[in-house]
Amino acid sequence: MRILVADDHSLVRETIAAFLINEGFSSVETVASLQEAIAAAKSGGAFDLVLLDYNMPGMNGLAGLDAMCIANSGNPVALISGTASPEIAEEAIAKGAAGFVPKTLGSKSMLAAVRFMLAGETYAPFSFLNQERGAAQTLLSPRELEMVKGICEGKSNKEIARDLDLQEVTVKLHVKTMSRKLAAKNRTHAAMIAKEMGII
Amino acid sequence: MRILVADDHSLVRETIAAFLINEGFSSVETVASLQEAIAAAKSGGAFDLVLLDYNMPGMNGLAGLDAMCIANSGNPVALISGTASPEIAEEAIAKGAAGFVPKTLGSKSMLAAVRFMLAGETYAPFSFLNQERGAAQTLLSPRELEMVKGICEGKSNKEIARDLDLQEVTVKLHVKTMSRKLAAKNRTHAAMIAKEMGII
DNA sequence: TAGTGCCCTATCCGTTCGTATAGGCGCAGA
DNA sequence: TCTGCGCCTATACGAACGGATAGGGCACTA
Repeated sequence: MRILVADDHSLVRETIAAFLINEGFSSVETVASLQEAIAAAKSGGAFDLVLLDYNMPGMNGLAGLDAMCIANSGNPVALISGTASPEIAEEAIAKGAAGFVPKTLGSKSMLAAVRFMLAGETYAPFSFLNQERGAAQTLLSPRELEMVKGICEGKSNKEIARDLDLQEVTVKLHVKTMSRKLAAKNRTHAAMIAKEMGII
Repeated sequence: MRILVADDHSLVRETIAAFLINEGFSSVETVASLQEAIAAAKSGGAFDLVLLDYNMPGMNGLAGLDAMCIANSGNPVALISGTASPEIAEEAIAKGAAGFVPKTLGSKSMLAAVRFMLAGETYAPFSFLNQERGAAQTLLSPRELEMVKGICEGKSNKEIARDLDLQEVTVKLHVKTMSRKLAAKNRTHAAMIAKEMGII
């Protein structure tokens, strides 16, 4: 049972590895970047399970996940993150990830998740997938979510309107109500609050 | 030797605790919030060392650090974080923290840091304190850093000008050059990039 | 059926932002 | 000493934003 832990935070990486070894897993390797992870899978053969940090050099969002899945010859690859949103977790699993392990998960639960994924199952903690969903998605309407996403990318109202095939005034309206809901002073403040809340 | 680990990410919390116990520390307790940490110190007596996550419910920036230092009767309290900037680390140590442990630190280094702080010394990884300092502070001038900070708080150019005792046109100038340097399309985009880089 | 919520559009207004141009000051290095 | 860089200020103009007001459409529900 060869397991690979890829995380640029070496404290996290090594403690997780030490914990897994302590629990009886014989072969646990660690790397600090996506490049190293892919290289390890190619040179040493596919791992039985790869734990991939979502926030890591080279990941480039979920693009790194695809690359790792290929490099690992289709063997299970799971995401692990402390900041990623439920939306990202869902998208990752839709893209073929073996699971999503939030760092808020307890160590016993993590152990269960690792065993689960080693068995070929898909691990998705529903409690996590539905938590902030309430905070953000009941607070902001779907349109308002698209507004704040566009704003975070530095788009102007006109650009957002063009991308969504709307009139600029409509965008202004949504931006105004969205900012109100987030208690933001302006669009920039709203973007920061949204990022802080993990809506993005 | 009683050690307290306070982190809302239970995966991080428990793996660190398990790691410390494995290294011979007999009494390692864990809690998931600042409130619990303070309560534990008040009811069970002061700890020999408290490891406090910077991003945790109730922390409210460095205000939580002060509260914890008082609750722990002046015994060492260290910050631990994966996202906090070198500026925050410096400020924390200036406020009396026993040290700052970035999660990018290796487990062996962390162990050394814990032992160091238990001995009453102050642990500050200089390599960390000077890393991003180069990326952000050589790229942006001091004034430009103040601009992006203000923007992130949702301030208008006029407000920034008033707070820094400048003319609005001057603020505009700095904002423009700052946005250029960050390759941002506008102030909002600049704020997001800055937050992504950890400048804030 | 009336009410409610979300969505889209329109006109109008004042404010703010983004940019350009141009000048002066102080300081450090070639 | 000259040059460059960072900093501050000034004027000016088009673009974008923030907000108010007013309408209509659509879907779901009491």
